[in-house]
Amino acid sequence: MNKRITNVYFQNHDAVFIAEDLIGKTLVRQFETGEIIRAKIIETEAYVGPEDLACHASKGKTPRTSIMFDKGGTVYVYLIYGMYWMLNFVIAGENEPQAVLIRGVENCVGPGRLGKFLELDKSFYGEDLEISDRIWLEESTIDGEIIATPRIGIDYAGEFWKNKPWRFVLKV
DNA sequence: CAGAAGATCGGG
DNA sequence: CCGATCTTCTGC
Repeated sequence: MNKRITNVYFQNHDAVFIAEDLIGKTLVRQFETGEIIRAKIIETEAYVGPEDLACHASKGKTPRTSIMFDKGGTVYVYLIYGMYWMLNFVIAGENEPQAVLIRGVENCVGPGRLGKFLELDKSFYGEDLEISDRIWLEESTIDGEIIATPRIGIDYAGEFWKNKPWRFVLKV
């Protein structure tokens, strides 16, 4: 029970596979108070490397994106619109900068709201999902059909990348 | 160094 | 539809 997902899982697959596969798995957050929240993931998006113009890694390796160029299994967080911390997991191997954005869990839909719900901040940048005592993932399943749609809020990436069906949602 | 825009959200 | 709010990147 409560089997923790190890970094091999994140490193040995690509972001599109992981994004779909994470639907139904359990996101765990332990606060400093000791309180633990467990919620199943119901919405994700895949960002697939340097050539994907919607992926931050397409701008090259910068202080902000460097974690994506390391091996998968870590947390990539960044502040958007000056107020929302977006939760991503780094996928694939070294110099394969891919990531999965967690857009929603049961009882909390929307990436900005999720970051607030989980009380994320920049100290989570690079957090190791295999050993962290603050955030990790556990095996679980959920009933329902998974549907794929284009990703949200990436008009700047151009038609080709914008239309890729790399957003996965649990159909209720 | 100034300016613009962003993987969003909530209010009017 | 628009403002909040600030980091990051770009261009001069």
